Amino acid sequence: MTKTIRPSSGRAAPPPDCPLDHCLRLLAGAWTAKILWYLCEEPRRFGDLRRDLGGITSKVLSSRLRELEAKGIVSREVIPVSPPQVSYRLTSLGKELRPVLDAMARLGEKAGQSSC
Amino acid sequence: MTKTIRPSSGRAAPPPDCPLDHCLRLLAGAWTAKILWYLCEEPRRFGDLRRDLGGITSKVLSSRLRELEAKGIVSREVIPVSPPQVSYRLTSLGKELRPVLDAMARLGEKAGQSSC
DNA sequence: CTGTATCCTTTTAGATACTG
DNA sequence: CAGTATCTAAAAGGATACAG
Repeated sequence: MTKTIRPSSGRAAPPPDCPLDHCLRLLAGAWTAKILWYLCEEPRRFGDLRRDLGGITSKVLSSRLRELEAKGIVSREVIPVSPPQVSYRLTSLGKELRPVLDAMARLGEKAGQSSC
Repeated sequence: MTKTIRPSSGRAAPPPDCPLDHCLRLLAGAWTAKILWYLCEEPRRFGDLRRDLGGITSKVLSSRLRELEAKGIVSREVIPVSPPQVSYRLTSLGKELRPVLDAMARLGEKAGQSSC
């Protein structure tokens, strides 16, 4: 994956709390913003996300999703069928990140990218 | 982290270049967004940034600044006085990141943070 | 299908010392 | 003041195998 916003790798920095800090914590990780981007559109299942994201391993995807769930950004719904289905969606808190993701996307499109 | 863009070998819907990718590359690193945030306000010298950022080492700050310079986001101006002064500012390209940074900051303030 | 468990590599950041 | 040079550590992610 390309480099991304990451949390400090060494020790934590003594924080002079910048208004960006909160958001940066939420979006930490190389895949997090992209995961949320796909979830903005509509709820998606684990396998869908994995395919959409192209290249993420199930270990990492699972890890990020649990992190987002713990932060209250994403909710997880298990549909008890066989084979099992699990659907992820943004919570209302998660939807508050849309302005950030949209701004990022607009920049990308401005810079001449294809759409997702 | 140079990822390994996966060659979309054969399969149906492989590797989407997501519109977020461009921005995520620009903001890579634990300190990058915050550095740009402070530079949004006004040009700043190396030592000012270091103080503003509270906790960054000169090694990392220097490294990130050179990276941003290479990407055309930040410009570096040396003022030949003694002791030397070096001032950094956003380029016009760098200013395009403002909407993203502003969206992040708004989220932080909404979540109840102190200002920078 | 939706994950977990290992093991390993890469990427950054922190600590510290030193220079023009 | 504005960096550079080393060295170390830790986090993140990748590969792979396997389970419910």
